[in-house]
Amino acid sequence: MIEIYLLEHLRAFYECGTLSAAAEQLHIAQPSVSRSMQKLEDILEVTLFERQKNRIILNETGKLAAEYAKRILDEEEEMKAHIKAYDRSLHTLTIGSCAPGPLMELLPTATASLSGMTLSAAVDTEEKLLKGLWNSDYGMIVLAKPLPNEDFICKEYRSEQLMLSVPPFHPAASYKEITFADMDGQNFIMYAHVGFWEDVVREKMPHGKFFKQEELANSSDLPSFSSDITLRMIPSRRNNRINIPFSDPESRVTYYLIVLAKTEKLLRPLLRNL
Amino acid sequence: MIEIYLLEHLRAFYECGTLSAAAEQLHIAQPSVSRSMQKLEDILEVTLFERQKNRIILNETGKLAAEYAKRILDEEEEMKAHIKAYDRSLHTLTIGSCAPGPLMELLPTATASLSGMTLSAAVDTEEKLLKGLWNSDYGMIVLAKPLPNEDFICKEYRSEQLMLSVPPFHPAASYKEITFADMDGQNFIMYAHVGFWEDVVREKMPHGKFFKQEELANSSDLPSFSSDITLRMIPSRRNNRINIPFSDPESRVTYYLIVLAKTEKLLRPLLRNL
DNA sequence: ATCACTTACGGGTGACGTAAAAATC
DNA sequence: GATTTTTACGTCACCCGTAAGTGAT
Repeated sequence: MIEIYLLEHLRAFYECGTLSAAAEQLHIAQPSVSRSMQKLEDILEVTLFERQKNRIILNETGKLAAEYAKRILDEEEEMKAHIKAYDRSLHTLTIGSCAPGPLMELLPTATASLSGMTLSAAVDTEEKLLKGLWNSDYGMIVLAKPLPNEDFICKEYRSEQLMLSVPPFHPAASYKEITFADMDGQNFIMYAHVGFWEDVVREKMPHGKFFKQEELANSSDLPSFSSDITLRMIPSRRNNRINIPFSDPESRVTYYLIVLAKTEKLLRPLLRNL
Repeated sequence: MIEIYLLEHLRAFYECGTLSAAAEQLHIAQPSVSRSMQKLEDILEVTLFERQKNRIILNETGKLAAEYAKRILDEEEEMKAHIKAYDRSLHTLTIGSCAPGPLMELLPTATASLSGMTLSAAVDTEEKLLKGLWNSDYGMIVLAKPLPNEDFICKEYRSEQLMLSVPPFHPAASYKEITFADMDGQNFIMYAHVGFWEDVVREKMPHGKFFKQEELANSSDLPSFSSDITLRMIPSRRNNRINIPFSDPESRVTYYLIVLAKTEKLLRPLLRNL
């Protein structure tokens, strides 16, 4: 059998043109490459090189052999990459959600329930979430509505109440509740990755101006948004802020966890623990 | 890198199901296979097996790896086979001819002119000869007519005169020449591999009966065929036989050597020596 | 007891490095 | 003199085999 190292040496020589250059590329001594080339000819019982006194070049057969070497080595690389990727996919659950809130509560629970698994989470659009669930980019998705379909397992998770977050001196700070209409036309700070909430507030407050910021922080006196979930999971967000629930029905949603029926077995420990 | 022997061990285990059986198939001791499987997991940094106390089975990742192993090993086999075949083809000239006569004279010359090359010869139909010349099944062909085409090099070789071969007591033995019409309707022994000559005699003597024999020998008192070439190359065919040339124009042909223009360089030493 | 796998230890093949020689530029 | 290839020789890695141990049937 032709061992892999021989193919590597041949490929290196093919790419470099001289044994010395090949040896350098391979980080080995040059006589090793010389021997390997001889050994290849020995094994194949074929002349692969035209040898002059101090020069050695691949003949046609040698070039063919080098092309094969490349192909086989590439295939071996592919093998390693694919196997690692596949193994990783078996040990990774990627959860996609239409909003960050449910992920905040889901991830700690999931980490505990699926010991040994790597968790990965992302906020995405409903369309991409569904597509990703089908093509296994996502192992579980979180939508703001149920999905009655026998291909899925759909389990009600929990609800989220959108709130307005204002500094204490803001005119609305004393309200017990507030409507989108009350705030329409004003300026807001909005966390960049709020998922579908962005659609909701833009639709209900079409005259509002929304300034996006990457970090989730109270860095401005402008009103911003929070929710019962974010306040529970990140208590610091209450600091120096008054959080007033919206009263519009669109400000409260119920989330549903959705997994493919065929992967339900794998995720049962998680679904049971919620 | 994953050396080939590891892939072989994995494939054997995949095919056999147990380490012991794999070891037997590989003609090595069983602990070696055990170590190889561990080493594969080491290299890939992936779990390939589910291990019970005295049982080891491939998991999903392991099966994927085994499939890759098979593919790579198959490809390596293919590499070896193709390279040897290609090398062989570079050192082999296969000459196809429409009749055996020209090969008799050509082969000795060719052997001398193309030292180091292996010669191979075959009698074939014109159609297959031309196809074979294109697809490199033949490196050179011999036809009974020129082939004026710029893709080919066509060189007149020599002529062959068909003769009737009869025992001394045959009625025709005293003729100085003879026609196909004279002999039509009689029985003949015909060597099986005469190429286009069979078509000629069958067409010119439609009422003749031709008995084929595999060996080129005078084993019967029936008339048979010979030619100036066969008599020159195989003098023993004169023994106890009278050879009478046919006078019909179809009984004399001129042969042409034809090679692809692009391979002419390789065959120049041969073409020059004729 | 037999079978299957793993671990431990020793041996031999062979891949690599160093050194040196031959040949070319 | 610098570069390139080949040959020679010593070393060390590592693949394999043997032997022993554990657990299951």
